[in-house]
Amino acid sequence: MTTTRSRTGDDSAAAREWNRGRDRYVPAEIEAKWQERWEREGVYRAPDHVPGKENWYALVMFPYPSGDVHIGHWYQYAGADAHARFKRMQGFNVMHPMGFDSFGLPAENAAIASNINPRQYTETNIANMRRQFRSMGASYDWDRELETHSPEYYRWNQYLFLRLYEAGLAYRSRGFANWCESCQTTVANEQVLDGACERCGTPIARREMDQWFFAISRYAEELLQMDGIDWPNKIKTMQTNWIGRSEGVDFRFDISGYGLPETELTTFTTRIDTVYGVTFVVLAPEHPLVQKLTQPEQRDSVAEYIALAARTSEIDRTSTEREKTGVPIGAFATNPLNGERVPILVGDYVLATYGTGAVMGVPAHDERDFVFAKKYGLPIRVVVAPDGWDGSDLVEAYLARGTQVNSAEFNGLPSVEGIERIADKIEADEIGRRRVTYRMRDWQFSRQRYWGTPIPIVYCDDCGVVPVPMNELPVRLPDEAEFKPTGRSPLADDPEFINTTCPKCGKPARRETDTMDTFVDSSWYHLRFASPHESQAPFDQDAVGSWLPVHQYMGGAEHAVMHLLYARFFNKVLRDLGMVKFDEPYSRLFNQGLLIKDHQKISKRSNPLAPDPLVDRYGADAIRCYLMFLGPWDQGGDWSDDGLAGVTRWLNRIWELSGRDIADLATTGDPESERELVRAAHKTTRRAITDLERFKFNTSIAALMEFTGDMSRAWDRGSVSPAAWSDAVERLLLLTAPLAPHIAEELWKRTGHAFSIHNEQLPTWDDELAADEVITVVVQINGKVRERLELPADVSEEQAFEAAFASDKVKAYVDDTEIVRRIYVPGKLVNLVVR
RNA sequence: GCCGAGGUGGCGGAAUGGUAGACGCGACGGUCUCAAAAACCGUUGGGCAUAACGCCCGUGCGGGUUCGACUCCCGCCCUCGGCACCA
Repeated sequence: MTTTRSRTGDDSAAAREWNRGRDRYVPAEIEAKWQERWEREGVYRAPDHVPGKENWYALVMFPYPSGDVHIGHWYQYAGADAHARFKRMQGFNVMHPMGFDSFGLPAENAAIASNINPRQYTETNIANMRRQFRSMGASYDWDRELETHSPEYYRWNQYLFLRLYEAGLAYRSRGFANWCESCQTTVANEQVLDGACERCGTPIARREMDQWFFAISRYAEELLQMDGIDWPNKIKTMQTNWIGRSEGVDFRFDISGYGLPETELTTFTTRIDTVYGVTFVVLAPEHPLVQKLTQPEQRDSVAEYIALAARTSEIDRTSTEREKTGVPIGAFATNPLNGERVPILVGDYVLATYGTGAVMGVPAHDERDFVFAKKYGLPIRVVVAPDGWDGSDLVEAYLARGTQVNSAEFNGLPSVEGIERIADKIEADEIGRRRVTYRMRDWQFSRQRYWGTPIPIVYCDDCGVVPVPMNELPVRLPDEAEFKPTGRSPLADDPEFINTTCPKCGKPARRETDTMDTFVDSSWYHLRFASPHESQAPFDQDAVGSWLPVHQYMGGAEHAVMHLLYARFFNKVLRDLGMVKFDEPYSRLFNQGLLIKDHQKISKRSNPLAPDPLVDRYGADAIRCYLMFLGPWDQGGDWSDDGLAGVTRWLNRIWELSGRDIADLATTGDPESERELVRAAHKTTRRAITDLERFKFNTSIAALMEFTGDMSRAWDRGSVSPAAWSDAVERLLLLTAPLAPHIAEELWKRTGHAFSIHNEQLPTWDDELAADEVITVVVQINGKVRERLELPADVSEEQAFEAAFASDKVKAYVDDTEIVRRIYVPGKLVNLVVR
């Protein structure tokens, strides 16, 4: 079973030397050479259409140009590249693009710290990283490279912003924003971790200011829908939790006695079954009714409480450990269901941004309300009774379902039914409505920094907020600016930038000085890669049609609720604007794990590991293979230099095996040994390909390592034909090519094949040729392995038992017993249950 | 607290109901060498036993299902990741 491959009949001096075993594997001598040739000949260039080939868009999350490609990048990008190469060799027209997510804070911080221009800083870093990516031997189509800081890119951020603005999906609003004192800018909710800045760890403060938002929450319901995409469940769950859908009821209390325009106070609850147990109402400190309802005697204490709450950091305020506090505002609300007047309090455990910012207090059935009521001496009334409740006081809130009590006409109903019946009554009486709320808030995307996309908005005294006309884009970022941590965008100190004329009325006006969150850039970059040089639109419809949605997206899980959610949101908006035809941007997603070193995170400062010296010493192929051999790609790994020896030895073995002179072999092999090698070749092909498809690089490499051992033994037996040997070598090289592209290319040439191995098809396998002729059948007695029998693969059940009973070992166990059961698993085992 | 992933030799890991420890590292022994390195060959979960065949134990812990469990079920413990006053 020999595959036919084109051969050049290369007979160069180098190849002859090597064939005599004098030429050793020196990675440095071959890697750069092939990298240059691949690029010169455009081996990885992906035209939009190739006749007879299906397109495959293999996308790996593009990096921020921090300056160096570190070994963690290698871990991510080598795996992604191996998979893209694998798909290419399966016959797909593969696009594997690379670019740089080049706006962002580090460049600007470098400018502040060392007085370097952010653009220079960024572009120097990009140049270095491009070089390092080349040294990795990745199969990028560099013709499609994009950099988000270039005006050719960010003008389309501005364009898309304007399209969202027109559609009412981008808006400006005043409110409390997450402020990072260290980064001197606001950040989105998704960028706050444990109350601290995701980037620098500084506690986040609340600051009231005008901010720009994208109305992502309008898509909450559709974003929950993830059935159509093949993503890790972990990411889907994280997104579902982040969106946080809950069903409940807006329930209105009567406050008509205060002579206000507002006669009602709306609360939100998911437990309307407990509504007869309300003994107080709590408002968030920011709730507008707080000021209006506070009575004169309470004015001072309420003002003091609110001031204190404002000073409390986000970390403290959201800590579940923290004591629940509040003060009465002196006003009362009437529960329209039972006419009870209950006190209204202000408490900072109620969040202004969730639900209605007002909560009905049911101490008997909510932990927080229980603690709160105990502390302030408020009544606790049970309305959902636990099974067998004797009417005594609760020692803690009862949260589970039960039977309605103290609930007027609903008494005796199971509370699950109570929820529905009470909601029905409330809707019928028009004192409330069922409603779905989401935890996710709108995406706050304006940043008070320089190194980002300027928001194309002009403020005019007469016309107000005026969008910059599309034909005036891009609003360019000025090259020079004063970089100081002032808490305002450096653009605000640049009169040339700020001062403009109103596009509507022509009078002097001021530009918006905030820039966009860099996650805007990455929300649609996958579309730009389809037509990166398009100058009339963000992307070309035809090109997008032929490449998108992304067939395989690869990257880290740290973006689960940021980039991956924003990109889905953008896609749905663009679809609704008629710009794309598909519902989801990324059809399949694979998350690689994190590479660590010595059980610690690899970091430039504390635990560095630079790839360049490793490449010099071991070669890119060895490092790629080692990283992929460490363990399953999705689980991450722990780097240690020791392990490199194994893959290095293996690559040397491939080199040496490929170089053996087939003239040393007899022209015909011994059928038995030959069959052995052919079987190994087909088995290996099957294993390696199946595992590569599923990103199981580690077991794929293990299979190939075993195969080199099989080949070596077959040769030593001296009984394989040149044809079988050459086929084995071809298979070995083709299957190794996605993993170790340089050595595979070099040996492909030296074994007389035409450039390039990376344009070849992977070998196929034949299950019949891969099948064993002799199998090991295990004999178990009462489930314990007692004997192993070598039997023909097509052994029948009857024959298997016969063979088992013929064994002396088995006899010894079976004699003087009664066989109560016989189990036969074809090709695997027999199990005798004896008594 | 809630959600998710995981726990297997000295180490990285393999096996998703059927021979536990593939493959690799390391270690030990050997070949080659004046020597060392490299390379190659062999051994390598623990215990007992041995002239040999073997036998017992073993996949975080405790139960269960099954002829048979690393794998499935129930209850815990631990590690890592995410979310967390969301009414």
